[in-house]
Amino acid sequence: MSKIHHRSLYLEVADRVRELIEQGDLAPGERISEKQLCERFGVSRTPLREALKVLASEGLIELLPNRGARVVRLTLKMVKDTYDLMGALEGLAGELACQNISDEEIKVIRALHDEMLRHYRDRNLPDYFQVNQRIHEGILSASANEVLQETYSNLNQRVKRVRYSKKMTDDFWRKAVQDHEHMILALEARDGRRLGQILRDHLCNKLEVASLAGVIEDETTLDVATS
Amino acid sequence: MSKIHHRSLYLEVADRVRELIEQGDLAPGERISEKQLCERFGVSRTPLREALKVLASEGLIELLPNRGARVVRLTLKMVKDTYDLMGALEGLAGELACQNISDEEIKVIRALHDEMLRHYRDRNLPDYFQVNQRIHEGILSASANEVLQETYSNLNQRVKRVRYSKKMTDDFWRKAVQDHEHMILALEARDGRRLGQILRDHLCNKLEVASLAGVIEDETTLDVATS
DNA sequence: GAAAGGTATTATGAATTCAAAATACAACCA
DNA sequence: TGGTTGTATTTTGAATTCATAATACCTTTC
Repeated sequence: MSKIHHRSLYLEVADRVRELIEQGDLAPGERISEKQLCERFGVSRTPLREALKVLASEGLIELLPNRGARVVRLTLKMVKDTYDLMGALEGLAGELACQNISDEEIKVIRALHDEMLRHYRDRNLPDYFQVNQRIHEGILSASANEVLQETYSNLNQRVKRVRYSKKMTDDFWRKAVQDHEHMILALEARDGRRLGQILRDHLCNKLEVASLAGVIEDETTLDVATS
Repeated sequence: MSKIHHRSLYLEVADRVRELIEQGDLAPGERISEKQLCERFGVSRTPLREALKVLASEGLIELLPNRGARVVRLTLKMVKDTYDLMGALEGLAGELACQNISDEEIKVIRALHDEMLRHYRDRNLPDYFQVNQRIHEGILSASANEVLQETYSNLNQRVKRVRYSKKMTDDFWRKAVQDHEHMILALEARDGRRLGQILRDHLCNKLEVASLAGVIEDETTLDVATS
């Protein structure tokens, strides 16, 4: 029997705005009008503004005093920095996972891995991405470190738009799958150090795609926040 | 000529509440009364509540729907997890710092290091802590990764109460200074890998003190959030 | 005397209102 | 015509107000 818990309005609103940003309905750098969003969601300004404060502290939007909110524009450097961080976090997750993971959990991840390989052979990119993400989540989860998971999830949220961009060169894809091949082996051998190293490099590689995809603007293009 | 920028009230309030938590004026697990704080700061509930939302997303307090806010109680596991994370982040910072740091910056850190040694010899714990922190900040800063700095700073904030607790065994202190001796050498040699490893272990050690100090309660004591 | 139920009080959630800053626009002047 | 100043409008910042959920307390009943 699950508790009835009325989620606060501001949380609901924050989720919705997050979606809008993730989907690109709110473009980077775009000014966010409070009135407009209030009407869109059918709520008053109070919960909306509370939601905006939360999103700002998550790094998704920036609040300019007396001038409203705007979606953060990702610079190349910001994304690079974030990837470095996520690499370090995935590395730690891998090490911890090898210490804590059960045989059962390994089997689950192995199953996901094999499923991902099938999607790769079928050239089914959407499903590949989905399963791929679940593998990484599985490792994070096996680390049994909630603070780590939460932190990673926040960073991931920030760069999601870029990360799962549609472009994917065939060459990179092959390389990513190869990484995963090594990963599952290291995991099954419970070789934390090696798994950590692979995960670190794995994420770093992804940056290449991102920058190639041209989704990110160069850091020279704009640095709104530095005014 | 510096711009006149009127900081928003909610930011001011958030800072003040952060201080209260850090100083222990608001005890862990203590219920935060909105009215009380409003009167204390002389502001209305609106900016206060916005500040509370921010602090909640920073992980300092937790908001129970219709039941107000309370200061997060640190469990031993939470602190352990956070230390693991901070270790990974400091490690990354060390590696990046070795890539980016200028000779000038190294000299500054060396000077701080020597100053810290003097405080150690004088058994001046407060000043030791202060300079020690500035060294770590220097390395973080030399990493030239703002996302990393921001993330680290947030995690640090959460465990500050514990971390800079008054207790400090003589044995641990000696060991910490020894770590720093190795650190400065690795930094001057620009040996990123080694510096990273040292920083990681360095932080891990600190956990011993924290748990010894008995400031943290065991995870069995309470897990309020898991209701 | 203890437990259950109901009422009063208090605290929080959210909308509305008021104030102040920023923006848009028009009039005026060089 | 171009630029500047002043006014009107819009938008944000913060206080107040209203509604609702939670808590405390009192009464009633067994």
